[in-house]
Amino acid sequence: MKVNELAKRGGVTAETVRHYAREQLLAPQRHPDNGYQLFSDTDLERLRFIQRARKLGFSVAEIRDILGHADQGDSPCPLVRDLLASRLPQIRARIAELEALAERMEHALDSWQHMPDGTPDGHSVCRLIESFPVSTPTKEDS
Amino acid sequence: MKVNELAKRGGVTAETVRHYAREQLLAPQRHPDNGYQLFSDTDLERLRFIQRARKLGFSVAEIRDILGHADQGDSPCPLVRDLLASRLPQIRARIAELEALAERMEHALDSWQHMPDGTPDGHSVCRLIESFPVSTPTKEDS
DNA sequence: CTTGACCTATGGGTTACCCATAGGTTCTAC
DNA sequence: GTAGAACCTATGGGTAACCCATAGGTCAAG
Repeated sequence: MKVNELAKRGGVTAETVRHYAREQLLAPQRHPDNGYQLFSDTDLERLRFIQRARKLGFSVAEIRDILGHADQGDSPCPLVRDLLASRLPQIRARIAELEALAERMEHALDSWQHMPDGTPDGHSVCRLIESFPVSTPTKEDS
Repeated sequence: MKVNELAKRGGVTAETVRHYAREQLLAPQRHPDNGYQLFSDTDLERLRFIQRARKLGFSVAEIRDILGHADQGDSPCPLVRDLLASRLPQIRARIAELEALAERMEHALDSWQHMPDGTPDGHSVCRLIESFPVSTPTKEDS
């Protein structure tokens, strides 16, 4: 099957399929006459595997690695366990970061309720934003 | 002052200062002899403003806009309120996404406790990953 | 035999920087 | 006065996972 058919069957865009092929996650045959990429049912399984892995947070490069192991007959499972276990705390940290950001934003919107819009005066651009600390507040600040 | 001094006083890297200058957030004078960028105390205030705004989640492009308004004597505050108010739900959505990811990851690690590492067999790459659904599970799936 | 849908490769865009390179400048010490 | 360190410049490439535009070749149907 050609790019578009694989893409449709896998539920992704044709560009994504081409991207995976460029990134060596898929290795289609080439039609000898016209150079079209030709995918097999195995490639469809591979694509579905890639989607699952992406959903679990693996990067394209990691998936290339995982598939590479498997292609050589090695079990990629230990690698998969390790990758996932080390990625999880990073995700948790990212969530905490975004949570802190969201709270700063909410705090800002909230306290701005009672502040007027000002006109910039050469020293102040927007007191709304300037009313916030540059760095993380310490105990002394509150 | 030159790039490095502004960077140190603002607590960022020299590259970041150059980046902001390239992106028109800062408009330093140029030393007529050597072309060095020369920053004023006002630029330092501007840099501190940028940092606060970044901490509130504004993009560099948005800050350029905000500063542009202020430079023309217009109050950027309404823009600032709007941007923040519309960004917040996006951040919340992103958090929810990451939270769902973290839960998938935890669920995976958990259920993998009791699964052996397999050897790839041409149809299966890694049953660990393949034990997960491609798309969001529906009520029927559970 | 044309039209429209498909295919190809290439290169640029996204975000907020970081880094390497090559070359010019300034400062400090000897 | 000059060597070397430390600074400055501009340029271009890298990051992640694609998306999109372009130009041109291919194919199936009417």
